[in-house]
Amino acid sequence: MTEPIKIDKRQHIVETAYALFKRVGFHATGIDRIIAEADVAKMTMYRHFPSKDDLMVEVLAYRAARFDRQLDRLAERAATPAQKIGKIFDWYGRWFESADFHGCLFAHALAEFGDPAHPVFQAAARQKGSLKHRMRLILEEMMPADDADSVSAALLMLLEGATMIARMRQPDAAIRDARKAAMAILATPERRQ
Amino acid sequence: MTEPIKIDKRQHIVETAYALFKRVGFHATGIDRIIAEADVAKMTMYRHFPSKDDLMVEVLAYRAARFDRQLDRLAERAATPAQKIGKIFDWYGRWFESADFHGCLFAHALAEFGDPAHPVFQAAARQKGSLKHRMRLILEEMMPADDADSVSAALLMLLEGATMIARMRQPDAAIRDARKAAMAILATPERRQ
DNA sequence: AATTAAAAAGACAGACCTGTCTCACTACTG
DNA sequence: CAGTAGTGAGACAGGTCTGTCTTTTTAATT
Repeated sequence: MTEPIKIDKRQHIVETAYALFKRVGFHATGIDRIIAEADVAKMTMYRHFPSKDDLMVEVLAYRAARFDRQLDRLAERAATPAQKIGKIFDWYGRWFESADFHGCLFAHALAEFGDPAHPVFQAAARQKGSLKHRMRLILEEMMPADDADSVSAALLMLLEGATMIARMRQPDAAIRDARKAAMAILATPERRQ
Repeated sequence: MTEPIKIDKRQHIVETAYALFKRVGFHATGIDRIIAEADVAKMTMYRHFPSKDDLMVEVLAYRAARFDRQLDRLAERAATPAQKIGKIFDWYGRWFESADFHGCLFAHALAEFGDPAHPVFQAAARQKGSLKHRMRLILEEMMPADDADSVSAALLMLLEGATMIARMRQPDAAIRDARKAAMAILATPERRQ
């Protein structure tokens, strides 16, 4: 019956805010609701995070780190570059089908905070850059660096577009079509002009 | 020095709201700011639109109609299906470079209103479905219907992903990489399995 | 056991939110 | 000229927002 004696309040707030931002949105989620669902005093939150902006940035950083860790683990179990890319698409496919899939938090952050100077915009943009960089490194094992850059951009577009479409209908078709397109892109030798 | 004697207040409100939603966001734009920038009384707005939700839906419908008209006109000047698709990518390329490019309003609407039952979500989803449908019809002139469906989904993903990436950096690279990927997809014969 | 840091609980400020209402004014129409 | 619909201007209600502050209670450490 006893609650866990020692819990990290700060982390608990981040995770509660994460769930709310994901389901409800950034602007639409108020501080009062975060502290209510986290069952935490308002001052506890404001001691850890000087402002809502800081909390949002922290939530995005936390989520980005978790995402990176998961993809790192998946990459370990893949031998070839093509398999590594395939594993990433696998991850997205499972994500789309998961019970509480609500689209990409980073994409939503970019949508809600249009100012490129805003820390939330920058935190979200960092994650997108990081994912593209990850794929570029993989692709450089199988093609020239210039091609890897442009192909990694295309794969990122497919994944982002598929994530949006998966929210509207047929997540299974979305990842299937994205994967098929990715295969076509990877199979097409780049033609320098 | 005289102002235009007769202007359509309703349309003027829609266009002012459109500019604000695009630059600032939906939740972040208040009614007070809309009527201030439109230079209109609050009751004038509420007579035309019973609620902010209605206004947002109207803005999205207005913008979707304008988008469709532009693509219709572009399609007229293209002979082959491949050229028609190319014209669509051209349009996106010019849009990315335009002075007040702030990303896709419909994508932002989907991001801010996560509930699929919300009228704003539905209005935005309609536009995405319509764009996919447009491309599918074009593709059916050059491939079987099943393939056209999956390829049109992939092209939509590329355009959506490119739009997001263009907001973060190098809009010219974004459309170039998207177009290159689209060419690869179109050039790859679909393999039925 | 005494000290210190963290947290709970909630009042509070000041701003902003959507939406309603009133009243005066304008412009057009029959 | 009379009537009517649309509009401007702004007060107002009731709620929510972020962020601050105080006071009391709890928990960990020395």
